[in-house]
Amino acid sequence: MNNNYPSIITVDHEANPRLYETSYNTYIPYPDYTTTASKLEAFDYNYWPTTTHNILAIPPSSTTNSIIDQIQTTPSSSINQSIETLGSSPSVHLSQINTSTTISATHHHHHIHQHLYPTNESSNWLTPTEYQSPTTYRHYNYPNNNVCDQSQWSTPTLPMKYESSYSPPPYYEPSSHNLDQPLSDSKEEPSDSSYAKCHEQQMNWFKPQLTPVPPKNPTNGKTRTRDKYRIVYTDRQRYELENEFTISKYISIPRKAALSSTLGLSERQIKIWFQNRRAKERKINKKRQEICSRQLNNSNDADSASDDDLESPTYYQNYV
DNA sequence: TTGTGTTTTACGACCTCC
DNA sequence: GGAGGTCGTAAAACACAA
Repeated sequence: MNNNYPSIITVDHEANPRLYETSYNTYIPYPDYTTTASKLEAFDYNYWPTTTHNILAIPPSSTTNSIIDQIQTTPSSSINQSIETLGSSPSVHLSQINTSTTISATHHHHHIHQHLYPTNESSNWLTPTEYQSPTTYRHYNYPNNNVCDQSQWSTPTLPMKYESSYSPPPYYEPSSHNLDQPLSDSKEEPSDSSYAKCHEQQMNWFKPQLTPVPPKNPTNGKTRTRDKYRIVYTDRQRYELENEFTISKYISIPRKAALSSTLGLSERQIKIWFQNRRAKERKINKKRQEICSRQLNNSNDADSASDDDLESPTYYQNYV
């Protein structure tokens, strides 16, 4: 497990916890969170207003092993903090984290509906059993294992830099910056570490996008034409699409309509994005299988000198 | 800066399902 | 017949080494 670079952990009701692996640009299984002192900030992107969880883990070497969940609702002027000791544990496991955040999600259920379905048609709303908190986290280790200094919980001292194109905006960013600009316009190194600005960015990030996003090279949102081939989706559009993909590989008709309205993309664009995303998934899985089969072959070669073609990568791939 | 490889949008061809 | 699936591919956008 790699704790040395920023990562995103996603938990939803369909899949096991996954870590957004920046080096692979995809998700990988993430059953065990960490065994070192660390901080996990959970941003529930379907919330309005923002809710932040700071989940701390004390390393197994500590004599007072525990997991502490601090729930903080922004804006900070009316902070409603609750600190809950979830119990002793040698390490943090995502099942426990998921439990705590799901409770909070229930508290904000109405807001979730408003965000996902910008309509007064309550029949379109998700039921409590349908919504299972597709939550995204930011994670980094705590310096010097100093998890007892609560002043650090909501004021990160280690700015997160997201390297994935599906990432939320950087933590510290000039407040005048437009978060809906494409990725290439928003990768400057952060220079301002104001906590207030940090919160402002979070709040802006959650606001529904009501107008179509201008691409880096203005194309009036045209699709393939003779002069303009394609547009580049914004960070937020890609992030929301990616988040939806973690919930389900196939987009439903109501969700497609809702996303179309929220993101300012046509339903056709969303449909094709999912098709392309599934193709990407298949490509990644194929690569993994090839790697696995290669490793299997190597181990078999070590055991026997047989060169039976049934053990070739192609055979393995076809029959796994 | 430039060349090159990869990823991201978008589409056509063809298929299945209702 | 229409909608949406996969597969293959074009071309823009991007990443990165030299």
